[in-house]
Amino acid sequence: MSDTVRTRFAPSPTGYMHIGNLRTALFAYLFAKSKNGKFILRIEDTDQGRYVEGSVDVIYDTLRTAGLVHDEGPDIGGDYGPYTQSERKDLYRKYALELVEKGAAYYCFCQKGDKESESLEGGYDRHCRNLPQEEVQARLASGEPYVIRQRIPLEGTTSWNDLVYGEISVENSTLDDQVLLKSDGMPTYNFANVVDDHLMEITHIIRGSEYLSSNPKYLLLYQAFGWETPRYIHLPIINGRNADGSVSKLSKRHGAVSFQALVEQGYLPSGIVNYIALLGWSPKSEQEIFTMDELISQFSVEGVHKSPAVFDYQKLGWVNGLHITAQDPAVFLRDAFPYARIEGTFLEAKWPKLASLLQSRITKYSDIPEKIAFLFQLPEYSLDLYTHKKNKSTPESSTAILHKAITTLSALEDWSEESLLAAMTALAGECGLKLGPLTWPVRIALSGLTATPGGAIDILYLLGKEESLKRLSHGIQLISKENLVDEK
RNA sequence: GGUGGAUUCGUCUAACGGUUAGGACACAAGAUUCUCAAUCUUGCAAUAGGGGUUCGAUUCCCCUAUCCACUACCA
Repeated sequence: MSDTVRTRFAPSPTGYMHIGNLRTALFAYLFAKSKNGKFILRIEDTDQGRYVEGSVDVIYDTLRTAGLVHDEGPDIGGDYGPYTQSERKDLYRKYALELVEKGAAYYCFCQKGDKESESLEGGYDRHCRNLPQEEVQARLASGEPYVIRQRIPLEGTTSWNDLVYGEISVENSTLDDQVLLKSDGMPTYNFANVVDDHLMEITHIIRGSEYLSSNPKYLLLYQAFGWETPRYIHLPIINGRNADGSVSKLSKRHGAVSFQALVEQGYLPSGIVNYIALLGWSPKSEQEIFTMDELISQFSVEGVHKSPAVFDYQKLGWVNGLHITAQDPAVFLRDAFPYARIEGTFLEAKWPKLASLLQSRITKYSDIPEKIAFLFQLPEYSLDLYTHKKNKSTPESSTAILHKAITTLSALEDWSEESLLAAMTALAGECGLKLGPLTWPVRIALSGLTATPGGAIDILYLLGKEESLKRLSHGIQLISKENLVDEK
């Protein structure tokens, strides 16, 4: 076996890329790269029934977008190909037969689900384990369908030292005589995995902790073949939070759990990768925001946890928000634009300004429409908004300010940001006010919201002269109308 | 049921026998800002329970509880 660290990611083409899978891929990638090793992609498509058209492309797309570049794989080749299991079919048969010869596996003619004399505990009853040689030959010759099962030793224990979970040992007597080769001639995952990992000289098996229980069976296979066993790194699973507050394995009901769904919502691949790296691993420092290169240089198995983590959209949002803020403004301008849905509207020309206001205020691109909706249509709002203690604002004081603002702004020729700021600052001076108290009612009248991306000056600019004046007048009308009602 | 695993603030986590149990998200308060966001400051909040071992346990051992995984001719 070579000294180079070799890890693999071995997904099945069964649809979208689950976040849990991506995390496994990420850790396998980080481990390999942190050791200057190779990261291999292998497609495990031994189950014809579950194959989903196009999902291999989803895998390629996801890895590429996430920045997990594989060194060997079906699309780029390598010295250990083919990298798609269905293309290796004959190989598995050969190795299965080798095990039969060695007495570590046997033919089984029981039908699927045939459990007549089975023990109550479930699992296979080993009905065919000791069939006479002649009977086996005869039934094979007659063309009877069969599978090949692993002959698990009845006694002894199997143990290994997991790099994350430590020493684990299991009584062989609790293990099942699992199927290695299915009646359709395809290997089971359990078998193909072992054979391929050996042939591809994988040095470190990195996968989810759901495989912890079956690992002894894999170890027994390595032993039966006389192969050197790889090191094992099992990863804790990722849970999701249910509506009722309980926790269960991350699934669709927890929201978007596929990488592409998150990307479609406008989470940045770098943000997603950053966040999921923190699920089940922690760095030695207290750093939380990472680039891929930083993850590679700081990753180490000692930081991998045993206990499961809950996927938290809130923290993902925080991490992603920082990634968005850190983006090159030009990139943000380009990538966030489609999400804003302002093409062909009056705002399109003002997108650079709008984008600069939004970049530090959103958690994901899809937050944008909601944040700018008020620019298209003034929401109905309560007059209470004009009351603001700190700015000493009341509906009455607001009316006066709005009138002055209208007068000033109507006369303004140059509707640029600089000009608007100058005009409003001057007006504030005339009124003996600071800018804040002056702009509060203006902003309310313009937006109908307590919180907006950008201040009154920004909104005036974005809205344009005509619409701005309209909204300011509307504000005055609202206040006076309300006061009339009060007087009745 | 059997087997394996896990258990520190609500959440992500630090601590590898000795700390006032630290950081982050969220939440709250304050500073700042033309509002909000960003930023800074502060606050709130945890070792599942019970036994041991030890001068001393979050940390080591045992029991209990709870949760999870596996127990397919799925991967």
